[in-house]
Amino acid sequence: MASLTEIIESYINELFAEEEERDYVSLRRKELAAFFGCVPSQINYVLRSRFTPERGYLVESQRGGHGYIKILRICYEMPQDKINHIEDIIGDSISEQEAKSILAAFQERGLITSRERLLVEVSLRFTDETGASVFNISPYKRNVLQAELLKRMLGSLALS
Amino acid sequence: MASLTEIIESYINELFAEEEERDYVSLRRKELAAFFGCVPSQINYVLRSRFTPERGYLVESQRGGHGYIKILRICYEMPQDKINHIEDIIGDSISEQEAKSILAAFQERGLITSRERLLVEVSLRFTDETGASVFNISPYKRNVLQAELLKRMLGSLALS
DNA sequence: ATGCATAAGGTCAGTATTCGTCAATATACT
DNA sequence: AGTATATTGACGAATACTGACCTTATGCAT
Repeated sequence: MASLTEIIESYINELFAEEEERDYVSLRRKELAAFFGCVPSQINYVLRSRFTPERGYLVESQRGGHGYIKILRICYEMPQDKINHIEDIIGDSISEQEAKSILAAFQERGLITSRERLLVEVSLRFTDETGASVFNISPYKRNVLQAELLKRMLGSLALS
Repeated sequence: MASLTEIIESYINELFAEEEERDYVSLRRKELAAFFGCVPSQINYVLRSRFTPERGYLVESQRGGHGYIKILRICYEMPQDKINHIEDIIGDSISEQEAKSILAAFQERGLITSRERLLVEVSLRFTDETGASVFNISPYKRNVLQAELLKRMLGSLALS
């Protein structure tokens, strides 16, 4: 049932979990691929789709002899860093699906609770619905409004 | 006479009921549609109209290989008298000051956290501001919108 | 120093799946 | 009859995975 991508993802998560306070793990692409019996580029796919800035990770790598892949957990020095990061990942316009996946990732990271997530979704939905049916706003403009609202809501929590 | 939507809704509710404490249900859209002999998009309709954040549910989904739909129950549905009570308190129109004092009272009673209160205030403010500056809505109409949003947000939390 | 062999990792496009959206149509409820 | 809700289906978009081909680093031999 679980996809190969999910299996590799949780394997990497376990590496992080082995030691609390651990802020990076490094690995060799070819070895990991051999271990899971897949092509090496599958590892890139896992990294690109799971260990993204949106989910709080950065990836560094080096080719050639002694090459490696290093996955780092993003940590914020100051509240402003967190707000900048939020603005980066949301951007100027966002679809409903993108917004939902950001919220899911934030809850996963423990940045918001499930009730907080619920409140954000209710207000995004209300804004979108009202914009469409009462004010006849174009879909694009609605996504701009959603991005603005989402940034404000998550940004306000970053300071508290 | 039960509509197809209602039948599918209760089927999903039964999945939740199978086990107390169950906080999510996961399914495949195509399978469920085949089971009920309808088109897959019917499932989306059921989710959008029944398992909404206003009713305490969140829906996560993923397309592509190993795709899925996951329905999370965040808050148990609130008894109707509680909802009526909240709607009575808020009414059909509400000023920013009234809204704030209701939120303060709710926080005082431990029904919402300070972060939840912040989220509500930020989104009310955004709605009001956008309504005024972008859509030139009258102050009265803005208070109507605020009341509606506030009712939905507080209603979603199943306050006891 | 130079150059080449070797040893990493990266990218991209193709294929198969699976879900979402939207507009048109049908049904049910005042 | 008119509005709100329900249903359908065509089309589009996102995800998972593979394999062929590309790029970059190391280090040894000259």
